[in-house]
Formats: sequence, C-alpha cells, structure tokens
Amino acid sequence: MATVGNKTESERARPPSPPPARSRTTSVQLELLPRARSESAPFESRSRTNSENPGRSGGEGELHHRLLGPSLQKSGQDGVDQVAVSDIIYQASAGSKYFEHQKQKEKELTKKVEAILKQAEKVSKQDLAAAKVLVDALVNKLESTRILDQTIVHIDCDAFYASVEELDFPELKEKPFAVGNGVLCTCNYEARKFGVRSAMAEFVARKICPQLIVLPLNFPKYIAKSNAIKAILSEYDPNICAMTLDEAYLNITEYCQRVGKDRELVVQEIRDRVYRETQLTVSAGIGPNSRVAKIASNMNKPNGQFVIANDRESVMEFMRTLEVRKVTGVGYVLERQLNAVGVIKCGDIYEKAPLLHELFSDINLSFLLDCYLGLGSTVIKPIEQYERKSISCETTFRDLSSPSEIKQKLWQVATDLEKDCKRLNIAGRKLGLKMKKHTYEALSRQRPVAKPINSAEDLYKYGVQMLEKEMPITIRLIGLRLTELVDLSVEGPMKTFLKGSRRSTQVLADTSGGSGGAEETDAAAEDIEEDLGFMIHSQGDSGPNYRSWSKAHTAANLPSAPTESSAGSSSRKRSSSSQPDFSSEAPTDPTSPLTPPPPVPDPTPTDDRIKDEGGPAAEQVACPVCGNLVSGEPSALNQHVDWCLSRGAILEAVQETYTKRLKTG
DNA sequence: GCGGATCAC
DNA sequence: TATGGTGATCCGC
Repeated sequence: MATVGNKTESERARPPSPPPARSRTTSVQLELLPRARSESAPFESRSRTNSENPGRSGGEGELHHRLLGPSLQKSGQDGVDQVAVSDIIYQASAGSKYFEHQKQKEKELTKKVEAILKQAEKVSKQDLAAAKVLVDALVNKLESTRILDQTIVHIDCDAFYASVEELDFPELKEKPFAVGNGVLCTCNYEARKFGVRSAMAEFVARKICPQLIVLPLNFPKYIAKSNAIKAILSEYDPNICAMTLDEAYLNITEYCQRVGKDRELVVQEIRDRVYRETQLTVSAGIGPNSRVAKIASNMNKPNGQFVIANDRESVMEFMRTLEVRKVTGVGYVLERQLNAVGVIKCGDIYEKAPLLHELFSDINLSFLLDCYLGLGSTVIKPIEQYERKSISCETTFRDLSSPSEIKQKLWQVATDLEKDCKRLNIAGRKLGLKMKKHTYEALSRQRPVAKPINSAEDLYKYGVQMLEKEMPITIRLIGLRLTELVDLSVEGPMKTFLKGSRRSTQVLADTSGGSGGAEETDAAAEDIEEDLGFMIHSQGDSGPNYRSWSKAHTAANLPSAPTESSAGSSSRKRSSSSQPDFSSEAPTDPTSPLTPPPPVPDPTPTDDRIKDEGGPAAEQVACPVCGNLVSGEPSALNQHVDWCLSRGAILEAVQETYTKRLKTG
C-alpha cells in the first residue's frame, strides 16, 4: 500500500467514517436513500420543524419529523408533497404502541434540549473566554493532523437491492416497488416519488402508495452482485474496505500515481466498468479523507460522482455550508441539540465551539471540530482487519407474556447465536440479554460467565437466569449478545480452555460434524487441538467452508435453517437435576395433580432412552431445560429442547386452568 | 462495570 | 392489525 498511513488523530474516537460498522450478513442492510438533488435547498423548507408547519404546535411538528424517519434530510423527493406524506404516516401510526413510544421519546428529547438551553444560559462570558483558549488549542492540534496527499473514494450503489431485482424483472423499472418484508429495506426511484423510503413499515408505505410492489429479500443474489463489484474495485485498491454489500471505501492514491491518471477520470472509469460488467450504477465521492468522501458520494446520487479537492480551503468551504445532519454520526438527536444552540451547518461549529465545550463531552467536541475542519481517516484497510467486539442475535414476535413461549424464543436465538459463533469460531466471556417490552421500551441485562461460552445450552442456561429475574413481563423482542470475545482458532492460551471444557460444552461440536466421534479417543495435545478446531469449524452449516473473509459476508444471511420444532407432546420423567425448569415461575406445587404430564410419543426421547442405558456416554449433554442427559448431536438436541419447551407450554396451560378452577370453584 | 441511548446501514 | 437486525460507541451513574 501507499506510503503515507499515519492516521490522523481524529481518526476514530467517534463514529466511524470508514471502517467501523461491521457488515454482518444476517443483518438487513438498509439503504440510505439518497436522491439526485440539484441543491441542498428543497427540503430545507421542510426540515426545520415547527415554524414551517403552521398547523402543528406543541411538538407535533417534531413528532411528524421523527415519524418521517431518517430519509428526510436527503430525500429531496422532487414533486413529493412531504407535508402530505408526513400526515399520512402520522395518521397511519397514530394510536399504535409504536406511535406512543415515539411520542414519549420525543417528549424526553424536548426536555433534554430544553435542559441544554437552560445550561447554556448559565455560561458566563468568562467561561466562554476560557473555553475559547482550550478550543483553539484543540483546533490547532487537530489541524496538525491534516493529511492532504491521499485520494480516498467512497463508492455507494444506487438503490442496491432494488436495482439488482430490476435486472431480473425489467418490467419493474417503471413501477414503484420495494424490497423487504414488513419493513422496507430499499425501494426504487419510482417508489420514492410517492414518498416511499427505506426503513418504512410496509403497511405505511402502502398507504402512501397503494400500488407498491414488495419483493422478498434475496441475499444470495445481492451477495453475488456485490462480490462482482468488489472484484472490480479491488483492482484499483487491493485493500478496499467493504462496509456492507453496497458500500466501500478505496484509497486510489497509488493507482493514480502508477497509471498517471487523474483521480476523477479513474473514478469515472471505475463506475463505467461497474456498470458495463454488472449493469448496476454506483455513485462516488472523492476527497482527501473518508469522512468527506462519504458525504460527497451522496451529493450527486444516483449515478454520479462528486469531488472535493485536496486542499484545505476546498475542504473547509465544502464543510462550511454542509448541514450537520449530513455528517455520518450526527443523527436525529444530536441534530436537534445542535440546532437548538444555533449550529445548523458545520461552518457554525467553530464559532459556537466555546459554548459547545461547556455543553458537550470532550469526545463530542473533538468530533464536531473534526467536522468543522473536514478531517477524517486516510487509512483504508479491509474490514476483516477490524476486531469484532460482540456478536448477537435477536428476534421480534407478537407480544408474549407466557414464560414458556418466551423461553422458546430465547432458545431459538440461543441456537441461532451458537451457529454464528461456531461459524466464526468464537466464544464470549460476557452474556447480554436484551428485551423489548410490548410498549417498545428496551431493557438489557448482562453478566460475566467465567468460561467463554458459545453453545446454545450455555447461552440459554445463563440467558434464562437473567430472563427469569424480569418475569413476569410482556415482550415483543428478545436477544442475546456475547462480548469479551475469544478467538477459538488462535493457538496458545486457548488450549487450556479447550481441553478443560472438552467434555462439557465442546462435546456438541465433537459429535456434530459427522466427521466426529472416532478420533477423539486419546490423542496428543496438538492433535486434540487440531481436531477441535476443525470440528468446531465444520460444525456450521454444510455450505462452503467460509474462512475469514467470505464467511462474514455470505453464509450468515442465507435463510436460517427451518427450525421446525417437534410438536411432540409428552413423555416425561424429569431427572433430579435442579436445572431451571421453564414452568418454574408458575407456582409449581410438587404435589399438584399436573406434575405428571400425559404420556405420548416424542421423537427425541426414544433416542435418549437408548443412550441413557449406558451407551457411549461420550455424546451426551445435559438439556438446558430439563437437565436430562440427551444426545449431544445438534439436531437431536435441538429437537429435544424444542419439545421440552413446548411441553412447558402445555404444562403451563394446564396449570393456568388448574389455578383458575381453584379460584372459581 | 452496567444499563440506557444513539447511530449507521 | 401492523414498525427489523447487527454491531459499535458514548454517557451517566
């Protein structure tokens, strides 16, 4: 790679311009819908809230603004009556729990903004004078990190998922359509004319555009196209940083020097090639660092490019008139706070910096001054080189309050998370439980777990402990997250852990791969480690052997395995083990008549019985629900646990009617 | 260190 | 009728 490379001081400490945000496959990537806008004027009259909305007082304008979502600032949907659209969205949402929650958040934000203003009033002239000294010192320090000899490019595909679909269904081009399910991931420009945008709930989108066509997501297709584009980009910078399927940073400094070509021409060539070879259009931003390049890629969207010259004055002038909301890292909340103190454009930041110093954290102040100065990272390196800090799975469902049904969802995310961990060959020392109440209020709990874990049983076991402390509760989402990760593929210290936990949690991995059981007898330490490494690996889905690079991009997104739960009913015999029982929260009276559930067929138990009889016990593992020893083979274990949980639901139902009967009779 | 929040995509 | 999932970071206690 090129010569330079010293990172600017301002490089990170804030929202990542280039590298952070990881592209995980499973995630649904929203597209920032941009728009071809001649100037930054159109929405101007719209984005300043209340004063522009005469009919809306008392924060109604803000609430409309909030509900309208993130695309407002860059919508510029020419000819779209944004006010009318906003009203429809409002009407569609009004009264729902979601709406009430947004309203509440808006209220709290307003309070926060008022508090900031109040605090601002208290700042004295002396305070400001003293702060100015500090600010100027900081500005000088930041300025000294400025690098202007690199050419950074941000490439952004236009309406990516929608454009890919149009290749397969050309007739869709003239029709408004979107991609997603329930919530739209993106939509074509035809749909945007109606005010449809990414992240919009599908039912809301249909209100403003009844003829909207909605296609399901097809990740394999998007991944293939994305890879094709990335292959082209890599010819211009072998170290491209692909943030997501549709977005990447390049450093073309060296390429330009090597071929002696102007950077704008090079970028035009890149875009031409991408279009020729994939039929997809991309927009590009060119500048001396990733922050300005990113912003620039939105300036001439779609299918355009924008360059910011590599000199201080050009950069500063570009930032001067740029609204703060357009900077990556400034969202709805920070924009509101900044606007409140008179900071509308990045050019306003310096003048207000002494006041900002009194109102915001040092980190925020540095970030804002970076924005004012137009500083950013010049180091572009592959996303794979950034260390992952967490891994998580979560799922949303209809409101649930039944403990056993909630636990079933927990088991589901535990198994999903296990799959991801095994694929990446990682485990974590800290487990977090996330819940969203039926009111949309979010809760999270977290606890250290001594040994790094990544098996569904462990995830469930510790997760359910945290869950039970919150019961009774009615929730619409549950999720698990591992942090303090350890890389199981790294040799060394991990050896101890692997060997130590071999019999307990690693058993699952051992027996799963189908390649399993034999070689595990007694091997030399190295062999064991190698075996485990391999098995944990092949544990994942049967697909291609995703190693590092591709694995993070592809596999995870494929439709998750059809976790068809065995609807078996019963057969019981709970072992003595004091494992948490899903039906525990219901006042379980041991003498209660319902303790012995009805006997019936059940897929897995048969298996278990056999093993229980003292077959090679090596492959057994304790069920996280009932505590019984069951086959450690993943699908069998899964089935068993699903069965166990559904059995819990039955018990619970019985219990409910029983208590009811007691009351009534 | 934990829990709540914000932000990006 | 109805509003997503993953990862990172920051802030206030």
